Amino acid sequence: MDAHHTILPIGEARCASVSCSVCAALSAGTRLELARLARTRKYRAGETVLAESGEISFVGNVVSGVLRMQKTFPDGRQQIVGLLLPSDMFGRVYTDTSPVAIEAATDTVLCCYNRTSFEALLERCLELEHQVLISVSHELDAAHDWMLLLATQTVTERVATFLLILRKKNPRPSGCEFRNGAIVSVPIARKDMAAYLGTTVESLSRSIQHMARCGIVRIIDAQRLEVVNQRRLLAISGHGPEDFEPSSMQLRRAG
Amino acid sequence: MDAHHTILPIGEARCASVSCSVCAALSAGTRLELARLARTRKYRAGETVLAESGEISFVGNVVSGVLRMQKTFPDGRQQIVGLLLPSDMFGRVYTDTSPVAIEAATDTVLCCYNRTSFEALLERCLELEHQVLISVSHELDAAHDWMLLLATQTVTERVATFLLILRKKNPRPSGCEFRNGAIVSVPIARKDMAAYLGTTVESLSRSIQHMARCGIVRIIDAQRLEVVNQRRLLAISGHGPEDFEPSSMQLRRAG
DNA sequence: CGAGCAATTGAACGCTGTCAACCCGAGTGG
DNA sequence: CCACTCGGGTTGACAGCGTTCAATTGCTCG
Repeated sequence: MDAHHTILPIGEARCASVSCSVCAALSAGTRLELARLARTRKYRAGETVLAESGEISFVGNVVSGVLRMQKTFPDGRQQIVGLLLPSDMFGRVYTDTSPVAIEAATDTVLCCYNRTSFEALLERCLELEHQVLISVSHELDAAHDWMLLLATQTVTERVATFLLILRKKNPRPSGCEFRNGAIVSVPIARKDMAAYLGTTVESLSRSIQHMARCGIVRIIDAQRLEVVNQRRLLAISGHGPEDFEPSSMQLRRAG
Repeated sequence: MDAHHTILPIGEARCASVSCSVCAALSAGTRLELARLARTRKYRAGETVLAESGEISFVGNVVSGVLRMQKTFPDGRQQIVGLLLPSDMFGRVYTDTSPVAIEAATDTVLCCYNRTSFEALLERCLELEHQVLISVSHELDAAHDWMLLLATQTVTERVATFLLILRKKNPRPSGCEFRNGAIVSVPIARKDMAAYLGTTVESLSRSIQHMARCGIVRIIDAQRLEVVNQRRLLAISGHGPEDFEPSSMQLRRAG
C-alpha cells in the first residue's frame, strides 16, 4: 500500500550478489541466472518490507542497512526474533505468508528476487536449494542460541553477549588493531536493541551505563562503544572465548 | 560409549515411515528407498541420542516417546529449545556436529537413517530435500514463536500456551468429545517442562496450582490435566483462538 | 523556539528465582 | 510387612532483578 520505498532495475547499485553469503557459494552459471532476477529495493528506516502474516511476494538479501524480523502479540507486546545484516538472506520459500514481520531498522538497500521466479530457479538448481537449506539451518541455530540467551541470561549478560556478537560480525575497520579495533558500532537504536534482547530501553541503558562505570566499555556515543576490557566482557557474557573467536566463525562457513 | 540403547534391524517395529511428517509427503519410490535405510533404535529416558557439539552419525524421526533438544551453558544453566514428538524429524544434514544435545525425555523409539546415506539420498531426490527444507523452516517458525513466548510472556502465560499447544497436538482420544476431550496429557516431567518454558519447577507448580484454584484446569495427576475453562485459558495465553485452530468449537455458538 | 524523539536517571512495585521444608509414591532390602 | 531411601512434586518465606511510571536532558527538525 505504501510505496515510500523505491524499486530500481539492475545496474543502479549493481546488486552485490557476490557479497551475499548464499550466492557466494554458487557456481558462476547459477549466479548469472540469479543476477537476471535481481531487483534493487530501497527502504527508509521504519518501513515494512514484509508484513506479519502478509504475502511474501519476493525474497532477497540485504545489501546495506539492517532489517529486523519481529513478531507481535495481540496485546501489542513485540519481540525482535532476528536481525538481518548485509549479506543475510530474508524471506521464505515455499510459503505464502510470512510468519514474521520484516522491517527496515535503518535506511536499507535490498537485492530482491520475485519469490515464484526464485522458487522456479530452486527447482532447477540443486546447489541453490542446497545453499538455502544450509542458510535456514544456520538461522535455526541462531534462533536456538537466542532462546538460550533469552531464557537463562540476565539483562547484563545479554548485553555483553550482544556486544561480543557485534564485535565478531563487524570485522575491525581497516588499519585498526588494538584499542581502536575494540570499537563496536551498534547499527540499531536502543529501542530495537531492547526488543531484540527481550528487555526494556531502561534496563538496557542501566546495564550499559553500569558496564561503563565498571570500566568494561567506554561510551563514545549512543551508537559506538569501545570495549576496554574484553576479558571481563567475556566473563560477564557467560561464554568461553571460543564462542567469539573469528576462527570459529570461519570453520562454520564450510558446508 | 554407553550402549544402553538398542539398535534393531528393520522389521521389528516396522518403522512407521508413513506416520513421519516428512516421509508422508513423499512418493512411493522415495519412501521405499528411505525404508531400506531405516534402523530402529530404542532409548531409555535420560539417555543421550546426540551430544551437544558431538558428531551426527545419524538422523531420523520419532516413532514413540519424546526427545528434548537442549543447550547448556558453561556454568550449567540449560534450556530446552525444542521437544520432538512422534513423527518429528531430528538431527541435521550437511553438518558434522550437533549444535544441540538430543536426549530421550521418556523411553523412546526412533526410526534412524545413517546420515551420510541420507544425505546421498537427498542429492538424488529433489522432493526429499524439498521436504527437509520445509521441515527445517517449520522448526525455525516454532523457534521464533518460542522466542516471543520466552521474552515477553509471564510464566502463567507460558504455561497456558504450552497446554494449548499440547491440546492441539494431541488429537482427542477416541470417543472423547466434550469434557473428556479436554484432558491434556503432559508427556514430560515438570523438570523438562520448566526447562522448556524457561522457568523453574517451583514457579511452574505455582502457576498450575493457581490455574487449578481458579477453576481453569483440574489436576488429575501430574501428567494429566483437564481443561475446564478453555476460554479463560486462551485469554491467559494471550493468543487469539485462531492460533489454536482445531478448537474453533468455542466460536460456534453464533451459528 | 517549541515539538518530538532518543537516551538516561530515579523510585517503587511485583514477578519470579532461590532456599528450605514437606508430602508422597516407588523401589529396595531386611 | 515395615523401615528406609530417593526422586518428583508441592508449598512457604524472602530477596532481588527488572519492569513500570515518571521526570530530566540533549538533540534534531520544522
